Amino acid sequence: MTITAIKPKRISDEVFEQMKEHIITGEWAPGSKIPSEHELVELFGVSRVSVREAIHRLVGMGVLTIRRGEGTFVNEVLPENYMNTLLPILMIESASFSETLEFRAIMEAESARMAAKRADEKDIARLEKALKAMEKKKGNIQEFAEADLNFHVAVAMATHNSVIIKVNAIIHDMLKKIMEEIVDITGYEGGLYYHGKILEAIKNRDESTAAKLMREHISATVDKISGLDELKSKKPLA
Amino acid sequence: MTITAIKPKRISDEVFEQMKEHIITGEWAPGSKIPSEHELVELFGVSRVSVREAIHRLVGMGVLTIRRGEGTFVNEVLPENYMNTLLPILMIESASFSETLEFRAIMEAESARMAAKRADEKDIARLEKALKAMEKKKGNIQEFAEADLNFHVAVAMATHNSVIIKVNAIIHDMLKKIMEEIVDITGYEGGLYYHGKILEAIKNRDESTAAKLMREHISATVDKISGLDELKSKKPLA
DNA sequence: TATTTTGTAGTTGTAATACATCTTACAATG
DNA sequence: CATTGTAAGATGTATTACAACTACAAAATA
Repeated sequence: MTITAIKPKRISDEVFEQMKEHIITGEWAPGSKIPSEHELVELFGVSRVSVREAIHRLVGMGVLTIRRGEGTFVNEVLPENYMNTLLPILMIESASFSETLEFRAIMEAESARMAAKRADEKDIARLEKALKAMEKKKGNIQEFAEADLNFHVAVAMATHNSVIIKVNAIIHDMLKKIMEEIVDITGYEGGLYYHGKILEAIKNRDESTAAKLMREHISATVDKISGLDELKSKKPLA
Repeated sequence: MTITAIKPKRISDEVFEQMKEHIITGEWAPGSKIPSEHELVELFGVSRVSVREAIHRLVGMGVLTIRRGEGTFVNEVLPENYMNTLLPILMIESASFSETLEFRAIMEAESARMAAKRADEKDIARLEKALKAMEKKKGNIQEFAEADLNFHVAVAMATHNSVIIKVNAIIHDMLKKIMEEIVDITGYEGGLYYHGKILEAIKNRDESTAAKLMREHISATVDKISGLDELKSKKPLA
């Protein structure tokens, strides 16, 4: 007889696969609530631990959302969900920080262009609020850095394109950690100046100016922090 | 005193965020082994359940791989690693593609611009080869569609920016499924015409023309297949 | 009756403990 | 020197218990 390799099977893998099938086939439809953990334990005949691990893998994939006290739900399949696959790449491929910033410059410049085209009253109001928040937070590096990112988030939202919003969020997730250092180096005025001008361009529906300013803004930032690749904190956990 | 809202926090979320930071910052490098679950329990001061749930979310995202008996490792960013997180993409059948295509238009146009700036002899050669391959495959929808995508991949490579290259790869993975339908609708000549002109612009280092042509190219495609959202099979995967 | 408050059942979140199973490394054995 | 056995360390699974949150119904109140 022939010998075939035995692959160790994890129960949670089996649960994961079966749950995936149920979602793919539509038996568990988008937006619907899946059986409770207790019910799944009964159905699969396994422990709650195994069920929960499978669920959390699906959460990581953007397929399920857990609402504590309510239940676990199948996500509507939106473009921004599959953009989750970008995260691993941008997260791990810290290949070079400068490449990520270059990518960001493109995204943000074109986001500004699109925002100038599509922003409605609500978007404008959000942008103005974000800008005012920055002015108010001048002097506090941490809060200013957060407000700065919020302005960029508001620009992304004004595009009304959920893929762009998601990609922006991923980029900002990565920048959050070092944004304070950036503010520390670049100061407050540069960001405030550009943000003000960009908002003005968006209000005026001046697409090319908005894009141009945003590109300048990012480039100026990149220039000032060009040595930041080594700056990124390498501190160990704990 | 004032009362401020308390937002419920999940410990596993906090663990997840911190682990993510460690990977983003490169403290846990690709390919390396992260601390054992027991060690993480000690470091975070939480239960093993919370640690494992955070880990499984990262597994679902394609960031970590668990090897039983050995430990848990940060994934190298290889195509095969993020490919298996594509479940959400496979489920997108029923979702709208328009936002994704809009995102693609931006990415590709700016990629073309950057390619015109940075392409070296090798890149040019790769582009020419891809273009010739398209001409040769004229008549065979399937092979032509593949060759078409290869040209765009070659443009991305000419940017010499690994983030852009990988983001392009993701977009193309998604498009592969419907690329044949696109070719079927749009025919061979349009793509060949634009690709030829784009290559010419890249050779001439004419950045703005390269970007403009690529944007036109994608827009033209989008226009022709504007009805494709309903065209895509609504059937579940499986 | 209409409204507010409270209680309760159901659900997910966390913890602690125990043991099973797998991988690796290394010592013991022949 | 090759093989086998063993121990250490890692993840996998199960069990039990309770905490925290949500939604909804029941009760109290106006």
